[in-house]
Amino acid sequence: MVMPISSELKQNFQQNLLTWFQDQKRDLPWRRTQDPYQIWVSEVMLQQTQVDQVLPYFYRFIEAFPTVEALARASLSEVLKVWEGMGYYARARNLHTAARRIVEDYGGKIPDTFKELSQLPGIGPYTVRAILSIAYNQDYPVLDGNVIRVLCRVFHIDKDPRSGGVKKELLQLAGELLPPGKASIFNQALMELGALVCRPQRPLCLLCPLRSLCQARASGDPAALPVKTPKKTLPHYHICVGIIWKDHQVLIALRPLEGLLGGLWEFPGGKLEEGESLEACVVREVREELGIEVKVDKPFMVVKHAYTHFRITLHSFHCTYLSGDPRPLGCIDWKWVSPDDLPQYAFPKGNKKILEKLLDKSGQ
DNA sequence: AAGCCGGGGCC
DNA sequence: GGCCCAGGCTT
Repeated sequence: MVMPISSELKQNFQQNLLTWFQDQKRDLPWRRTQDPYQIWVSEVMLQQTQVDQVLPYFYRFIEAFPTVEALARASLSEVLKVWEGMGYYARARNLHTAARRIVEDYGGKIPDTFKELSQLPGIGPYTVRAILSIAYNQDYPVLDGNVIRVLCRVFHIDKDPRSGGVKKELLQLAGELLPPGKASIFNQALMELGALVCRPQRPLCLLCPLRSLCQARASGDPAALPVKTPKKTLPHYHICVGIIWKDHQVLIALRPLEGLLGGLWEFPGGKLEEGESLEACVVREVREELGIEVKVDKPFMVVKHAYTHFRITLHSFHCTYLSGDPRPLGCIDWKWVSPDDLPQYAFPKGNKKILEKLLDKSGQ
């Protein structure tokens, strides 16, 4: 257990942090509203995604779906299209499902209890506390990557914060530091400090309002905390896909809802096997995924892309449809579309680059 | 507890 | 190419 905090330390911590936040906080759209719906959307978008990357998506999303009712009325494909490019697409799926449940079960009001919020898909231990504290100002501490980093440094906790026991300890610590009645601003301040000053690498200790009481700074190497976990090198795969033409239309396939890139459209293809040529891979994968025969005409472009657990080199080829009726064997749907209509569908980033070059060329 | 799930920015 | 990130879900 963490040593009890003296009331003097606690007051210094709170006062220094809140004063700094008042002065230095960023002007963010979800800080200009008290609408629990918008705060919920922002918190889901901010899961594993940094503020600068979220901003354009947040504006776009709120414009498309201004209320939980609007989101509930929308189709999943519409929601995915707005989410396209932000990654972790299960978040969009869960947000959509939860919106429908909120309208159905709670008359469109975002729940304000721990129990009700926790039961909604996509709302885990962090997000439930973030919504309750930030939107409803209830006295719940939050524990995200920023808070973990700040607390591990200030209190020099050199145990692995990914373990359940240490997380529990950190959450209790955050709860003790939280000034009653100020959870909304305090939690945002703690996370803002982690994002702007107490950064993972090269923390800006000279600008930190907690520098005088930070044990990691006193020890000389604050960047060494929290302890890092060794990472494995990512495997590298070659993926071959076909841009399959028939009568000036191309064939796209819909990925299964669960799993990687669930619910997104793609050019048919798959992983290159040992000793296989790129062209043979396209023919085989298209046959396995859709049950049709194609002829490979010429290479189109190569895209490199990194996912969480592997890297890919994406090889795309112009192909000509030969025979067979498409069937959803390795996908859940397929469609012949005019190139001009491709932007209506949500694609993963790698496919998007292919699509953009395709439209770029045909537009000239 | 560990693996899966995107993408961008940084060095 | 490795590393970091305003986590949640599944097994």
